[in-house]
Amino acid sequence: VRYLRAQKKDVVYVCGSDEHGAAITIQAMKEKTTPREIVDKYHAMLKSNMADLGISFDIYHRTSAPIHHETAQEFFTALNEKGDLEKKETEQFYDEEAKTFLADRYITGTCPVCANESAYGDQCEKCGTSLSPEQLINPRSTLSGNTPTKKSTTHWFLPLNRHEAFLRKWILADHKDDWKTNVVGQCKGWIEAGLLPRAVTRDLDWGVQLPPDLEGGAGKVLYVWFDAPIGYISATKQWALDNNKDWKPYWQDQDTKLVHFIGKDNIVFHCIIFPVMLKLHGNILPENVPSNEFMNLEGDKMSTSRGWSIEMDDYINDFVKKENGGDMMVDALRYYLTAIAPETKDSEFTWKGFQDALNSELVAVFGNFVNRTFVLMHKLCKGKVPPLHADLMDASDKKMFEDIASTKTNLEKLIEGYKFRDALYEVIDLARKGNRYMQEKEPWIVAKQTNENGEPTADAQKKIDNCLHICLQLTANLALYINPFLPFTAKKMCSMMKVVDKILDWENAGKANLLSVGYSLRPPVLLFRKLEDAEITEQVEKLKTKSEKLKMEEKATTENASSTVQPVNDPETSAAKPIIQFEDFAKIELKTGTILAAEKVEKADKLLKLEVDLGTEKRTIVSGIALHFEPAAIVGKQVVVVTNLAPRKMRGIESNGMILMAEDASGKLIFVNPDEKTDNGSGVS
RNA sequence: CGCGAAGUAGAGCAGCGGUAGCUCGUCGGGCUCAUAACCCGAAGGUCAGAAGUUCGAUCCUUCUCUUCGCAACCA
Repeated sequence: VRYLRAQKKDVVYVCGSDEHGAAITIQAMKEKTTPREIVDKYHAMLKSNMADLGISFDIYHRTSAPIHHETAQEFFTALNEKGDLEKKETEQFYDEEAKTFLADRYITGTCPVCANESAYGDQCEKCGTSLSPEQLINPRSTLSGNTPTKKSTTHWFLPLNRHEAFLRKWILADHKDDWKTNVVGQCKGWIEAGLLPRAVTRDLDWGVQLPPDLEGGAGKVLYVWFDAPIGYISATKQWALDNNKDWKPYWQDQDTKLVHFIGKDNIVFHCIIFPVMLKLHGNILPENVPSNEFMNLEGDKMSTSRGWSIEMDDYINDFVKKENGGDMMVDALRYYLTAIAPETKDSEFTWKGFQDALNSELVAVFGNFVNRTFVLMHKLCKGKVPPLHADLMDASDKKMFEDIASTKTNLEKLIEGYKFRDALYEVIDLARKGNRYMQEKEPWIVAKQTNENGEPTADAQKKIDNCLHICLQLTANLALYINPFLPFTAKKMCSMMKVVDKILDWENAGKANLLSVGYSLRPPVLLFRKLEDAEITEQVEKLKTKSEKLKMEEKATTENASSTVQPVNDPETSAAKPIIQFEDFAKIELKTGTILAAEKVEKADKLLKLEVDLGTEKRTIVSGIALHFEPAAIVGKQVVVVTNLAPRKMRGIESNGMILMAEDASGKLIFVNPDEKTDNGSGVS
């Protein structure tokens, strides 16, 4: 965007908070507050953090804004009135107490396949079978613990199946070559699999209400995936209002280019669903969706809930707002994140990597070049831009000018091809060439050819002039080239050169006369500082402590919740089962046994085939614990086995019994076994 | 077990039919204006594994393994 702005292109950079996700209502319940308060808090924080990090959105909007609700409703109405939506009645599970329809995930019950009692309505985690809520034995709502009832409800659907031909042509033919392979590949998979109508509405109260005059629309909201992308349009509208512009051309003119920058988990929404919506509504389609892969952190996936993340706020407080920080630390982060952006595959953020990139590329190559140029210029050219003596120019001088000019076209090609990582490298490489050039010219040596006054001879001075003239013109170009990536650095360089920001306009790129001869420049300030070892070890420690602490808290709260007599309502502990009589318990035969052998079951992620010694007999038991234990590690373990459970075939192997396991809040499984070793086959009661 | 992407030197990545390359890091030497750049040299790779196509494969085909994402109304 900064590159386009430097080219004086008419560009609007829009982003916003999606505030209607299901996670928000759940978070609100947890924090015992309203969804409104949650979104207000996070929106304000995100907005200011991104501004601090130099992300120059023209508007950072939010989907809870009235203008968005109007826009989304209008969008829905337009499609509905044209007959582009289908209205269908379906039966869904309903929780009478919580007065809400239940998503499959919010229903648990006994798995019909493996008898696991806490299978979800969409899948049994234990045996991996895909389920529908109807198949569950004894379904329960995780919200109230009650048995859900069936209730019919009407919803509007977006019939994606009607648009298969369009998507096939638009993506698989027209954009086969200019979109990234992972994007086209994923879309292809979706289209080949057959597209289905997708529900557009939900029975909830948090979200964009359906248009008030719509029959049957009461108590329903637009499904988030439908309303959220429309947020791009409403954000544009708001921006237009604020700036006295017309929003329409940006979404309707055929020569407008719409580009979505997203992560790989969002491809289907931005390449299939939203484009269908846009087409139906008469809007332009995205020109490209350069989706990135994922960035991991210090060897593990990022996860806010697990505390394995670096929050913008923390980075800002720990580095930017420190005395030795400031904008330079913003650019340092921007540099590293661009340099390791997961453009073609997943990448990894490490603090050590950050330190290396900053210290040996930004400081040592880029910052150092600018600094030595300025220092020498002040030392050998009296602080003024020296003249260029054309008659003395040699091949390497000319080559330097050529490199400055060719960087421009290289950058254009790379940036316009969304190869930001390579583009940034190109800029650093130009600085590297500058270092090499200066080394070759060694003006500090040339300056030693002095006359009787101890000053450099006229000839020597001319050589020095040429070298530093070129280095200074290069510095000006570096400011221009680095500007799209590191805007604060570019600004600082402008101030050192005593030039206005206008010099950063792209039309100036590659020019050899950005600084005029005789112009006096300021003394240098360091563009970046090095990151010390102590700082990064501190951050790594901080990360570890944070995730440990969260783990402990999680544990503590669930332990609390289960020790206090918690009736229902808490989805985590809703497993409160009805009271049973002793006779019921006596039906279960439990015995101790020792695992003799364990092996993975073919073609099943979660199953282990176990050979268990029960004293009088040996049995084969198939258990869904493969994700938690290595087969070799559990051989010899003593366990408690339900021995009179009806045999069941799993993946073709008959299982005769069930191993007892405890499961903690995080889903970790722990063996239940006797405190001391006992004889195999001992009864348990 | 369905679909998509990826697996190349210690790290991060390029290459995608013809002697395996870049940046950083490591080791040795030179030079010094500078936040130690630059130059010279070295170590380090059965290009995930197996089979096939080919005169020749990191690159094409098939299979296997590993990782990530999607799918199961989480968007």
